[in-house]
Amino acid sequence: MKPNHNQPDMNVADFAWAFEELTRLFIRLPSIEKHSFTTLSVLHTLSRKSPMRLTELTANEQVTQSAITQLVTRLERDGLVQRKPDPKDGRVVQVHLIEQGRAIIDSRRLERIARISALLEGLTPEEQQAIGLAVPALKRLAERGTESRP
Amino acid sequence: MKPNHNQPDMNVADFAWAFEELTRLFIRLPSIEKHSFTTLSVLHTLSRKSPMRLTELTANEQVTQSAITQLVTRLERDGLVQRKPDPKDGRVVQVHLIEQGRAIIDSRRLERIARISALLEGLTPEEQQAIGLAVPALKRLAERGTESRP
DNA sequence: GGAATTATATTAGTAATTAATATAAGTTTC
DNA sequence: GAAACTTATATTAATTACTAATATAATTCC
Repeated sequence: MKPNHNQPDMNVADFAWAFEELTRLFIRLPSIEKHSFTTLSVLHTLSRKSPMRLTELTANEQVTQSAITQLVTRLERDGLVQRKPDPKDGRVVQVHLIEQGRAIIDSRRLERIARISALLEGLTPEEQQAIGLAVPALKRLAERGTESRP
Repeated sequence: MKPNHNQPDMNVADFAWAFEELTRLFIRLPSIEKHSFTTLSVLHTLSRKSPMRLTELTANEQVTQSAITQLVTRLERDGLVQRKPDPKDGRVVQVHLIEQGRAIIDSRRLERIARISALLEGLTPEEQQAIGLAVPALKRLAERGTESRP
């Protein structure tokens, strides 16, 4: 909480606030198909890395391993993912994201990009430029957060 | 989807990506007390405006009015909110966020600020400055999104 | 004053989640 | 190389969260 180089602390709170509000806008994007929050989260996780074993998925989401087993069972029944055994380790089940599952994540991603674009158009060119210049730093910030996760 | 002034489209996708990744980092912040996603969302909504009537809350969250009635009942039982009748309109119930409920949101907010601070410290001064300069524009972006919601 | 509307509550059924336990494959140790 | 331990997934039973449909009651609008 100590001041951070020459950036006053106030900025962090404002940044967090903006982030919080934007999150609210996108988290509950109404989809045509209804999926629970955890379902979407698992699909999203798999969209970043597939296949993954159940244990990895369990570690990523804040639910029990049993919930993941059942969720993957439902996802497999609905044709969004596919279970495959690991030839190296007979205990392991690899969960693969397949086409129909990936389509769900992709469409939500496009929807999100479209809404951000619409919001950006309402800003002044200077504001747009300020955000544009910050994007590489924001990417780095996000990458750091992702990596630092155990 | 057409190019937007002199900012190439690529930026929007990158911005959305960074945003998406950062969201993942914070959405599942493990709390000491366990509350469902919708519970936290309702508390957060109330932290921005309290009191609110059930109908308003229903419109904000993507759940049914029945779910809100039941959720508010649980929140009231747990001492996080308080129902009060509206003297002007006998049909209305005003839901007030009270101390213990506000504390939950405040503590999560502080946790979020602390984590963002920690991430920012890993960036170069130039990157930090780029984000700092974009914060006012990000705030405006978030405000626009908030207002434009019905 | 009766009809339509608005705001909340109730009920009954379904889906999602957890805690606890089971099964089975791998690893280690002596 | 077998007993003890650890790791990975599955199963079961109970609980919680959610929806759809319907009820109740106050308000508004001719």
